[in-house]
This record gives sequence, structure tokens and C-alpha cells, in this order.
Amino acid sequence: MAMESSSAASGGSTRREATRQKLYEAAVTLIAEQGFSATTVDEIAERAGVAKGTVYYNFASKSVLFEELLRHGVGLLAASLKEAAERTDRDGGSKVDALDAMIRAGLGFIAAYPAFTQLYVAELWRTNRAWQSTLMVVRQDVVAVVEGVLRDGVANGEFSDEIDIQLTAAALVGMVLVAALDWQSFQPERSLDDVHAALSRLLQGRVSGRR
Amino acid sequence: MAMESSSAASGGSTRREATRQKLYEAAVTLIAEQGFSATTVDEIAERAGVAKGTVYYNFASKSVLFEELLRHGVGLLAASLKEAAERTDRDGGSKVDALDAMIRAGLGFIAAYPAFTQLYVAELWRTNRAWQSTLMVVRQDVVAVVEGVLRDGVANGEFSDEIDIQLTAAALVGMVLVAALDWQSFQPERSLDDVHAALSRLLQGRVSGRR
DNA sequence: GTTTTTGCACTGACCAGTCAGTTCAAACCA
DNA sequence: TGGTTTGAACTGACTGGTCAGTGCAAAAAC
Repeated sequence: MAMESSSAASGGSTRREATRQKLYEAAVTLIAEQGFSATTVDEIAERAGVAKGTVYYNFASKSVLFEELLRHGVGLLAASLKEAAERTDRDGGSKVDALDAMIRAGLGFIAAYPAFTQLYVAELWRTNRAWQSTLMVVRQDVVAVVEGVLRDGVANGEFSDEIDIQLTAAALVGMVLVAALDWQSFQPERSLDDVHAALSRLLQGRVSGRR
Repeated sequence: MAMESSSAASGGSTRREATRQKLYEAAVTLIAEQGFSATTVDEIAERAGVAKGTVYYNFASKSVLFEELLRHGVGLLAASLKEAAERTDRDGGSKVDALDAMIRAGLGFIAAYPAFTQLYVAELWRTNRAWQSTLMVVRQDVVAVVEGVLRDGVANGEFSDEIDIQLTAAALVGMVLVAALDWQSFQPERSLDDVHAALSRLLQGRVSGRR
């Protein structure tokens, strides 16, 4: 995942931490490609360049490794969105600007950690999974940031008070998520700016306006 | 999935066909809940009320069963979208109306076959899967319908010629997909009309217009 | 000298796919 | 009508292999 790439990152930069990081990175790619069940612990260890025993020295089980990975990644995404919204606020931007900035931040995150995003999308709507509750919490973290901006926008009259905040937030997140995954998978040569412009136009209803 | 529920449906209404149908229905739910790899053939057989051998009598392998399931489901979705677009055309509606009708058709499909949709989303962006090519084709079937409407709209001046057809189509599909899954998972009490209205508003840029 | 990692052998559960044998229903016969 | 044949459909015990997780002694790292 290469999240927290600088070695002097948060938390304790012990040797243990470095190993865990390597394991995260190996696991996220493999699980994104193959899914959780189809990915073996041996594979993860091998890709991380580490002995199998080390995996179990650092994580209680395969699913615990996965859950910690999820929390790790979503934390970064939510923080990035929040930061984008707040920055726009400080600069005196409108709420549309804030949404726009969040779209860009979302795209940036997905471009940086495509594997994580794939994995997240693939697992989010599954039921009957051990880590379902982890995912719910984690989803709420992200959607809540968007909902907050929408709510503020309605309050200050910038958005129609007829919008359905929950549904609209979900739809916006979905729009960015799917467009970005499509971009990565099917036309990776496009630039972030390109994709951002297309989504921005859609957001601002400038599709049906005939230029 | 209950697709093709009438017993005198297309194809041959043999005993075999009925069994295959039962297997589809069993498999789609289980795979949506647990994922492909985590779902065992024994489970599928049991849920379908059939012996394991029957699964292999009817399908060459577990993944062939899955691939046929995918084609089966996506065929229905694409047909439903196409039908919605054409109906709008016949009634002399605009291209925005066509998009709107497709959103409704998409929501209707997802409401009718939520498990299939979950499964589709979860598998679509995985790489390194045996059925990757099946998925690509199948995705194109759906996105192409939306692209077609966008293209027509640009041609007749209804849409800005600056829109990026591919990206916009993907984003629209994503918007509907994710909003609908969220609806089903997190606020199933909402009506289809509710959800449709929210998305329709977003599509037509009536979010930032201050009523 | 303590923490962490390694390497590897081992276990027990689980699972995809097989196959020899059984059931079913339609067609044919008397 | 009732009996018989035939092939398609179905069954479920079995096999060969895979994989999560364990245990541990010795080596590295700090």
C-alpha cells in the first residue's frame, strides 16, 4: 500500500512496525487481486519477504491482519477528505468548492492506493462477514464527511433544502469510487485532471446545460 | 435470483433447466454474501436442495457455474436499460429523460436482484481472475447503453459536447450502483421513488441551484 | 540478554471434483 | 390399460490436494 512510506512515520518506528508495514503492503495487493479467501498466508509472507511464522508473530490471525489493514486505509482516506473540506473552508470557498476539492482528494487517494480501494469496494456490501462491523464503522467515517459538507451547504442556502443528504452523499461517493476504478482499470492513461474535470462537470449539472 | 421465474420461460423448460435455475438462485445469494472462493460447492448444492454431483452434471466446474450466472444476470440488466431508453425515445422524450428512465430501470433491477448486484460489484475490478474477460465483456454491455444515450444527446445538442462520454457513463453507472446498494443495505425502508428522485435531482444539477 | 525473525515439519479441517450406482419419466409395446 | 425399456438426470461416498495455524530450536538484530 505504501501508505506511511516515510520510515519515521506515526506510532513507534520499531523494527516490528516495519515488518507489519511490509505485511500490509503485501496483503493489500494480493487480497485486492484475488479476494480474501483466495489469498493464502504463505503468499502474503512470501510477497513480503518474510517467514510465515513472522506473520503469526505480528498478527493473531489472517482476518485480524485484514481488519487492521482496513482500519489503517480508511483512516487515511477519511483524513484526506476532511483535510480537503477544511482547507476549502479556510480559503473562503463555497460548499460546492468543498465537494469539488473532496472529489479531487478522493481521486488522488484512489490513484495512490488503487489496490486498497478495490478491496474496500469488494468487501463493503457483503453480509455475513466477520469484519462486517468494522466495515460499517469505517464506511460511516467516509460518508459522514460528505454528509457534513452537504448539511452545511443546505444550512447556508447554497444547496436546495430538498436534497436527500444521505442518499446524495452515498451517490457522490459512488460516483467518484466507480469512475476512479474504471479510470484505473480501463483507461489508466488519462490524467487525474481529466477525470476530475469530468466528474466536476457532472456534479455541477453542466452536462445537460448546452455550453 | 428468480430471474425467469415462469416455468415456461425461454429455452427448454426441461427438468434440467429447472435444476440449473435452482442452482443459479442458490449460488448467487451465497456468493454475494461470502464471495466466490469462500462459497463451497457443497453449500450451493445444499441450498438448492440437490446433490453435489448434480452441480457437476449441470456445470463443468464451480467457475463455469459462476460465469454463466454472470452472463445470465447482466443480460437481463442490459436489456432492461436498453428497453427503458428505447421506450423514452418512442414516447418522444429527451435524452435527459432517457437517462432518467435508465436510472429508474437500474434501481428497479437492483431492488429485484440485490444479491446479483453485490456479486457483480465485488468481482468487477478484481484482476487475476479466470473470468476477467467475461466480466469485461459483460461490463461493456451495460456501460455501452449509457454511452449510446450520451452520444445521441451530444449529437442533437442536448448535452455539452465537452463531456467525456466514457468517464461520464462510468460515473453515472457508479452513482446508481452505489446509491442503490447503500439504499438496500443501510436504509431499505426508503421507496424506489425516493431514491430515484434524489438521483434524478443530482443528475440534473438541481443540487446546487437554490430552489 | 531480550525481542524479533527464521525455517521447516506437522496437523487437522476442509473442499473441488469424480464415479459407480440409482431414480425418474417418457416412449414403446402388447 | 399395464408392463418394459432406455437414456437422461441425479446421488453421495470417496479421493487427492490445499491451507490456516502450531511448535520449536536456532539465528539475527538491537
